Amino acid sequence: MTKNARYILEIINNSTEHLTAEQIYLRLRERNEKAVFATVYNNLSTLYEQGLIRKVCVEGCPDRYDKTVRHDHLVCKKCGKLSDITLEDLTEKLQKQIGVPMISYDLKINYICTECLSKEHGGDKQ
Amino acid sequence: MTKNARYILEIINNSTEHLTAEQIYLRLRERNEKAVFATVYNNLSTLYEQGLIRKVCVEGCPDRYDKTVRHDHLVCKKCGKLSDITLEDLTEKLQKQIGVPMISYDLKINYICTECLSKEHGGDKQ
DNA sequence: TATATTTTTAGAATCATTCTAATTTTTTAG
DNA sequence: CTAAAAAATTAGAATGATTCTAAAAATATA
Repeated sequence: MTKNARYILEIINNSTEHLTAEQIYLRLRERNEKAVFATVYNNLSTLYEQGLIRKVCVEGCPDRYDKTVRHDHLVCKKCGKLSDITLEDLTEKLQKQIGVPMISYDLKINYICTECLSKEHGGDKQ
Repeated sequence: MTKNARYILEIINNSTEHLTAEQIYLRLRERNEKAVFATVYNNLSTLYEQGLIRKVCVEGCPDRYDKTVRHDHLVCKKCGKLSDITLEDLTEKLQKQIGVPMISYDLKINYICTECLSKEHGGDKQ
């Protein structure tokens, strides 16, 4: 693994957010690495193929990169805000239900975040 | 609901596939509708906001549109192939685990489809 | 040290999607 | 029915994330 790959992996693993390629690029630069966008994308692709990072796509937003430690996501339907939530691990239950061997699963819960809820306070007759 | 919106909704609801905007556009044209791309996108956005259709994003592929009848998805990690699978409805269980009211959930199971499996027959020392 | 392999770079290219402003269609009000 | 307002559609430009290309640099191998 190259230095860039390692740094990028560290940035993702040490972040509590869900970083976009651009954010990762910026953080890499903060570390005085003079990497370029294509390098970030190259390394993200490689890391992803190796199964070392996850990719989360929320519509309307650029792809976000995430650690692989098992957890699920809450997605605000209004603003796209993404939060982590760790629910019961369904791997075994799901594996029993589907025939073929599964690699992993992604569970996204759609909801309206508190900010968006308060914004529409009464607006939608509710 | 306009004629275009109705047709687009029909196309999605009558399809067993997961159509992209382009495929929908092509099918709309088969019906002798002379609609244009922007119209398809406009209507898809509206239908989506109204909760009449689902949107499925598989990385590397353009967004796909899907009926709202409850079901889950199998996603091949190799080729991106998307198939429907109807697993146990987790709504209640999940709702109990998360605090806030949830709207819906999306569950994607990652696996390797049979075609991709047979292609790599032994290639990956397995 | 020379050679091959991998990574990085800069910038162009791609492609899905959105935006803009004009035009057409549909709806509403008189 | 007719005029005015509202909504939908159009064509095409614009955007923006991501990928590609080909050259340069770095790293590994012989």
